[in-house]
Amino acid sequence: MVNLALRADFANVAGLVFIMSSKSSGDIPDIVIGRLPLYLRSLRRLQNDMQIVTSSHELGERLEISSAQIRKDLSHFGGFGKQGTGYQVGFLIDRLEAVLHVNKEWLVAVVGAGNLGSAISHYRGFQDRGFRIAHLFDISPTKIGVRLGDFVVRPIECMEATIRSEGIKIAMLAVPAENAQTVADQLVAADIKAILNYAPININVPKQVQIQYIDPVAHLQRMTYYLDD
Amino acid sequence: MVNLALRADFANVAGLVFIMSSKSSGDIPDIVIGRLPLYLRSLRRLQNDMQIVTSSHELGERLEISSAQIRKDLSHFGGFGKQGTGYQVGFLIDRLEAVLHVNKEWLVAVVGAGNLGSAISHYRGFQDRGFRIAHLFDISPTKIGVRLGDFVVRPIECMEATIRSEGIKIAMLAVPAENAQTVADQLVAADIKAILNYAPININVPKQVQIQYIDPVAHLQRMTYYLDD
DNA sequence: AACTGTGAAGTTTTTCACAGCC
DNA sequence: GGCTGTGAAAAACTTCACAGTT
Repeated sequence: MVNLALRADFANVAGLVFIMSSKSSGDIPDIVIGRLPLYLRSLRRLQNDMQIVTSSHELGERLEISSAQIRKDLSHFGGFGKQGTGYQVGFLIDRLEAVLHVNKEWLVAVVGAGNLGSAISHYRGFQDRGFRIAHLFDISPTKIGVRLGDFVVRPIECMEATIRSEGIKIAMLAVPAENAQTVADQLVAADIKAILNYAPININVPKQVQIQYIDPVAHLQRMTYYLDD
Repeated sequence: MVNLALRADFANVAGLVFIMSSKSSGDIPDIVIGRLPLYLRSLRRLQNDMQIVTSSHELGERLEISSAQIRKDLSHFGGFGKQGTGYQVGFLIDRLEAVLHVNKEWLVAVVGAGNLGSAISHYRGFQDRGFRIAHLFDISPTKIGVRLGDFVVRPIECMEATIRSEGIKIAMLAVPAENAQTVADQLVAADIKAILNYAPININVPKQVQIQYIDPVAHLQRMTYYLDD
C-alpha cells in the first residue's frame, strides 16, 4: 500500500522515470500490519470478558487465522509471549497499540455532512480505539451551521486553515464520488497524511499519503460470486 | 470458497467462440474475486465518462494495480479483450456483472435501526450496483414502527418469517457488538447466505455462509502505523 | 503438558517477458 | 505502433515442525 507498483514500461510511456519508494516503515509486510487491528479487536473483547491470558491458538480460532500465522506476525515486533503460557492480554494490547501508534488519540476531520457523514459523526466506536472526530465540514450552504450530534457543520472554505492550525493528520471522506478527488486534493494541500475514503471511487494521492477505502458494495459483490445465481 | 461454473451464455459474442471448460474447471482464487468489484467500479466510472474502450494499462493506473495483474485476473474468465485494442468498457462491465452475479437485483435485509442502520437505509449507492434494501429490522420497541427513509422499522420477531417468505439471501448487520453473534445466528436460521457485518467483532457462521466485515477503525489503525507518532 | 518463536518447506500470488494479433 | 493472454520465473506469503522455555 505504501509503494506504488509503477513498472518500467509505464514509466517509459509517460516519458518519466519514477523512483520506486521503499516501504516507509521498514520491512514488515503491509499484509501483516493489516491483521494487527483484528488481533487488537479480539484482544479487547477478551479483556472485556476479564480474561488475563490467551494463546495464538485461541486467537486464531476466534479470527479463523492459523495460530502459526499469528505467532509469526507478532514475532516481527518482538517476543510478546511466554513459552508454555501464552500472551498476557493486557500486555499484548499495549504492545499492539504502540506498534500501530494508537496509544494516543488521533484527531480526525470528517468531510461531507450528508447521511453518511452524519452517521460517522454520531458513531461512538471511534473514541475508545484511538480516534476522536474533531470537525465536520461541508460545502453546502444549507448544511453549514447545522448542529449534527456534537458538531456544528463548518464551511469547507475554512477546512485547510482549521486542519493546519490543529495539526489534524487524518480525514474521512464522505462526499459524493464526483467531488471526492477535489476534496482529497484539498486535504492533501492541508497536510493531511491519511484518508479513509467512503466514496466508491479510486482517488489519487501522493504516495506519502495513506489511503484506505470503505465500499460496502464491493464486499457484497465479492460474496454474491459464491451465491447461487 | 466454492467455485461456481461459468455460465455458457457469453461463449458466443461478436462471432467468437470460447472454449469454456478449460477456464471453468479450476478454482479461481478468492483474492482475484476480491478485485473484480474494483474493476467493475472503475469501469462504471469510465462508462460514465462516455469512454468506449480501455486497456489493462489504463485500469491499472487508476487502481494502482499492475496491468499484468489485471490481464491475468480477467483471463480466468475468458478472453474479454482484443489484442492491439484493449477492452470494450460496456462488454467488460456486462461480463464482470455476470461473473459476480450482480446482473440481477439482490434483496437485502438490514438489521439494526440505529445511526448506522439508518444511514445504510438512506444510502442511494446500493441500487445501481445490484442490491436493493428490502427491510429494516430492530429489536427496540421505541424504534419499531418508526419511518426511516423508505422503510418502516419492523420487529425482529418477524425477521425470519419475512426473510424466508421473500427469499432474501443477504443481510447487513448493524447492531451493537454484543448482539451481533445472536442476530447472525438468527439470520443463518432464516437461510441467509451472506452477511455484511458492521459490528466490530468476529462472528462465527457455517462455512457455506459468506461473511465480510466493515470496520473503519481497523482501516484507520492500519494507516496510523505508517504515520509519524 | 502447553506454548512460543522461527528456520525451512510448501504454497500462493505477482511480475516478467514475449508470442500472437490488431 | 499498440495491446492481450499466458507460460515461466520471481516474490510474497503461509504452514510445518520442532527446539527451547515455563
